[in-house]
Amino acid sequence: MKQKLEALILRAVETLKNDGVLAGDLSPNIILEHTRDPQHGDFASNLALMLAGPAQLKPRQMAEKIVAALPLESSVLRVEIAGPGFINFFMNPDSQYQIIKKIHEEGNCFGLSEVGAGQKVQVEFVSANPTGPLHVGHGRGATYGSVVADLLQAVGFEVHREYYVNDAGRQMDILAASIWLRYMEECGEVLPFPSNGYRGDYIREIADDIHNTSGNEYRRPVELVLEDLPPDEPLGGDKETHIDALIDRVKTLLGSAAYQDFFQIGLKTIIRDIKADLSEFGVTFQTWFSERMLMDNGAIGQALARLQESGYLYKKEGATWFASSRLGDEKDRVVVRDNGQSTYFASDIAYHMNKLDRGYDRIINVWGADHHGYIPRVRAAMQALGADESRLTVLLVQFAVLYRGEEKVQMSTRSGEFVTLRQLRNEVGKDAARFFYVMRRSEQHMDFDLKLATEKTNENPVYYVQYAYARVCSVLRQLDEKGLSRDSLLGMDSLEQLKETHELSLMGLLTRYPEVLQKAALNYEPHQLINFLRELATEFHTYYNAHQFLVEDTALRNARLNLITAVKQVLSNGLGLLKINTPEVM
RNA sequence: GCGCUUGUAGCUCAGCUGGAUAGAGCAUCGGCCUUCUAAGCCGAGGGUCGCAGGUUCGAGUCCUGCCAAGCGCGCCA
Repeated sequence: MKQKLEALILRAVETLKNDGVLAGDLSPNIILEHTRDPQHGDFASNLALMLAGPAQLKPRQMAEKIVAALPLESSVLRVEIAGPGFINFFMNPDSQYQIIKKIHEEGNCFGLSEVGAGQKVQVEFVSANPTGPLHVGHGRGATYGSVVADLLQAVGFEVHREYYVNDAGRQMDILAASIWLRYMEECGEVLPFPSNGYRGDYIREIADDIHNTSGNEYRRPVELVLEDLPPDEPLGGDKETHIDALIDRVKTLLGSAAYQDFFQIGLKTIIRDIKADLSEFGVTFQTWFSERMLMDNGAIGQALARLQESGYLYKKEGATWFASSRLGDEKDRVVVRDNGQSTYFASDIAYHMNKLDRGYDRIINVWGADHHGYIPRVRAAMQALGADESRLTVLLVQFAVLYRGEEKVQMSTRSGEFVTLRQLRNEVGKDAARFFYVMRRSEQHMDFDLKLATEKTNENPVYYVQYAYARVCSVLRQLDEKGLSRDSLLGMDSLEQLKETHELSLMGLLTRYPEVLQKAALNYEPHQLINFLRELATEFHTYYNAHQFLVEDTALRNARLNLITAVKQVLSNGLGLLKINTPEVM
């Protein structure tokens, strides 16, 4: 409908060019928008306001010329010039009715499109360190990333979802050491726990499992553990120095093989937990990409070699640096430390090279907003690798600040004082959690009030939308109870009976759904879909209160039933895309 | 100090990429259930769009400068 109008306007512009009213080289960007006010018709264009300047005419005169040049078309009822020079289009209601037929024909596919044209997109999201269960902060990135991926797929992109597992590096060593220390406690030993260690209960559970299967096999004398260790922070020392020394000690005492056992068991247990957690939350991945794999298969070396070839590496103070400042970064970055170990950034360069080599047209990283300072160096790396860095899009997700009523909830992974995603799901349910997480723009700081979300009151907007769906289902059940029949074909032939304002605006909304999907997908803005569904639910509830659907008049009844089942279909499609349930009874 | 993000009704947030009288939910107040589910609907009040300039037919939206909040500025990940 919209595209048809745009074509008409384009032809009018061509006509005016031929008539010499407009310069031939002018190629105006035709903006046609749905009106907010029905008095302004169904669509409005500001074209005359844009072209008045170049054509040296007053806006309203320009508008008159455009309207005069506009080809006649039966679906356009009339055209008006209004305000400073807007052109308002009033559509023939007959054309509106088509949307109901279209929705019934296309069913679950209504709204899907091919604007993505099969382009390959990789979306990397969550990628939380596997050092503990996901907390509510990760929940937002998980929901946002998965919905963005699903939206892109819905509009015709070929999407690959990926979780980057940071299974290398110091944090993992701290995890392994933490598990072993708890294991020692399981063996009956008493020893201090480092202030920097992971304190969560899940650490004890893992240690307990190991002790149950392996007994005291990994037990070592406490004196040897503590001998000559630099003091921890509470004792006036440095916590980082302390824990690094402790890790080295654990490695020595256990030996490399046994240490790896602890490391691997910890990693596998936590990954398994995260996977299950996300899966229950409706978030799945095609690939869990291991950072260690990049180290083991030489990918990091290859990436650094490519940077070397292009002349972006140099040595300084024993370390190897990447000259990222030559490509827009604030300063140069170390890729290989003076102790010979590559940095996390080096892994990430290799990871992005891997993504590029896999041939994605578009690479999307969903990151926590605290990582924004990291973006310029990754872009620099992509350029240095000879890639078009515009293929990379980084989407930042602000943290959700948790409240319980007025009280802010403090969180720290290491101290174990955090609300897990699983706890949140148990408290408020998957539907409400997902809905809340993507209800707001991702860059917007979000206050997540646990108390409010826990109370299952009608303040929870997800119920509002689900209730609209359940109401349609309820009407259909009533049909049987009242002994009335439904004749879908008769309804389709009687659509012109739908003349009420509520009915017309409801149809107008339904028409917009495919456009909303596209816009939400291409702008990476799931909240636009949420807003649309809320609006559709509102329109429906209003209609429900204003008119009876199950009326005696067979033609009208069936026409209305076709309309509200179309609403049901679109609610189902939208909520389905968000992986939110559509209960038939509430 | 530099950089990124944010600032819209009492609170939480939209605002369709520069359009017509800035919207919604919650909260407050007043109405609507013998009729398809009241987890609903109708109505009222509530605004210096952080502040000050600028760009143009037109600015919450764009540019500049301030103010405030959050985050980031490691040979951590």
